[in-house]
Amino acid sequence: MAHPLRTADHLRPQRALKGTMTDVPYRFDRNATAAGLAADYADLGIGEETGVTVRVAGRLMLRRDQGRLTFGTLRDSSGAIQLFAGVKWTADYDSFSHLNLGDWIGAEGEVVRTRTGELSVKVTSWVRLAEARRSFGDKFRGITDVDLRYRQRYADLWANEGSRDTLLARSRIISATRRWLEDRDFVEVETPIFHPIPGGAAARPFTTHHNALDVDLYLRIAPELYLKRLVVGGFERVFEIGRVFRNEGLSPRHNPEFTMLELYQAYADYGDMMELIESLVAHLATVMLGTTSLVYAGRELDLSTPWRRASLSDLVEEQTGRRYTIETPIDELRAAAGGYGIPVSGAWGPGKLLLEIYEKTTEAALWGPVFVTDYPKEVSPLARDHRDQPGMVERFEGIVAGRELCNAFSELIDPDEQKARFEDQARARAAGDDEAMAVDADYLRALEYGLPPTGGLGLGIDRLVMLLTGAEAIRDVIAFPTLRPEAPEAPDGPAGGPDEADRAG
RNA sequence: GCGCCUCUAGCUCAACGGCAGAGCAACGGACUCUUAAUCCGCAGGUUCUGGGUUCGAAUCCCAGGGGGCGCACCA
Repeated sequence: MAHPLRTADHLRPQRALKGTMTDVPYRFDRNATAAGLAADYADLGIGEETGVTVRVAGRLMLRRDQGRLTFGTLRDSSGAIQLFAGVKWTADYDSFSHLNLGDWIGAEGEVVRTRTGELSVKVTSWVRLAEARRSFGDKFRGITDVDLRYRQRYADLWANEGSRDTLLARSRIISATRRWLEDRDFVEVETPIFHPIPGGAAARPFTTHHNALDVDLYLRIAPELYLKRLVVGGFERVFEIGRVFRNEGLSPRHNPEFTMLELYQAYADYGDMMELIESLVAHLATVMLGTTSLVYAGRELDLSTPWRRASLSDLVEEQTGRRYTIETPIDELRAAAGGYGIPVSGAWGPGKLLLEIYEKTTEAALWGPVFVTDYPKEVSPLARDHRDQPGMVERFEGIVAGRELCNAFSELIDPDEQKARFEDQARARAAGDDEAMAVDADYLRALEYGLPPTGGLGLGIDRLVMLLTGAEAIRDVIAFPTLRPEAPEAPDGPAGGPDEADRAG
């Protein structure tokens, strides 16, 4: 954005229309949409008229003035339809032929197909529903300035059709996810966004304050601990699709607020979670793309089930040719991590070292889909001990297109063990790890009432949408991504006009 | 936080040390079947900001600001 200061002097002058169609109505009775007309009259022959009068509404995106004829392209949320106006049959023709691109209009007329074959509404009467006092950028090339696209999404959505398609796809993906889970007896719930104790993930939280209670609260970094409380309360299958907040950096793959699906299933373990999530993702790909084979970032990706399962240590060995486990002598792990350029902390145990080595050498090289299984207990304070491997837990991450798509485990249900894990985290926190978890005494109390064996899973909805829409930036799948606020001395809105007196108050 | 790149008219872009331009939009006009209509005309600028070098800076240098990408952090 070249000019943070955008004055109003480039606004179009308000244009008073001549004739009788000048009052802006409070409502408009539309009875047809662009897509509906295209479907209903697909067989209408060239030059034919239907005798059917319809009322359409939308934004005028293109205008082709021929003198005594004017063609307009009207876009509504379903698609585009041509408006066909003529001096002989259109009321206030002169004003119609001078409408600005971007104006919202409602029009009434007969459905016809022009002599050149374009399905059209032959406008007899029309009304301007709103004036566009700003233009929508280059009508052919749209808006390409990424900052402008994200800041003024309302303009981007008209200037770049792909933006709208992506957000529509997001809606369909979330809707299909809900339906799929509900069909399997999952119950959707809502849990608090204000948390007195941030928990459920390793991340720095945002802090806020409640005045009446005079307490600091945290915006949730994950809904996990509340959802498991609901399982304790008898909800055997629950899920939540909601916003979580992490006070971390921004990147093409990170937004400080993002949408997470978390679900918990009683009587299930992490193996069940693998089957569930690979089925769900394959289903969504089929719904959205008609296939489980897709191309992302120029590379083929096959989401058909079953996905590969491989242990973290095995994958590191595949990638590096060296085998590391939590049994590897710690000096050897430290040396190896240092050799990969990892700034090793003396406080790290073998589990943390192993995880760091995996993330540095292997994770980004995995294209997937693959379930990376069996993580060190040291780095997984909420996952249950592995039934066969001491020091490990039953946890997996689903890696797709080189990124973590989901994280799941057989949930830790033993309150004593959970208490010990929390205390380990608290020690790490005291030692300076500001992403370590805090002790949540109420959560321990809930576990003391009894959490049944439970499988749990968290999945990043934004990344899933990226995958299924081909978006390579998380900002493309979020309508209003987090941006640095515009300079406060640069009002650029309805109140930002040159007439300062209007703002006195 | 660090590194690299970038910022010119409302939008999309030229000019790259020598008169700041084009297309679209807007504004005025011509045109009875257009499809990014076409054509004629008019208007539009603190070249992100502030310094510096130079006879001369949009262009080169320094500092600051916005944005992008990478690293780090993370999902």
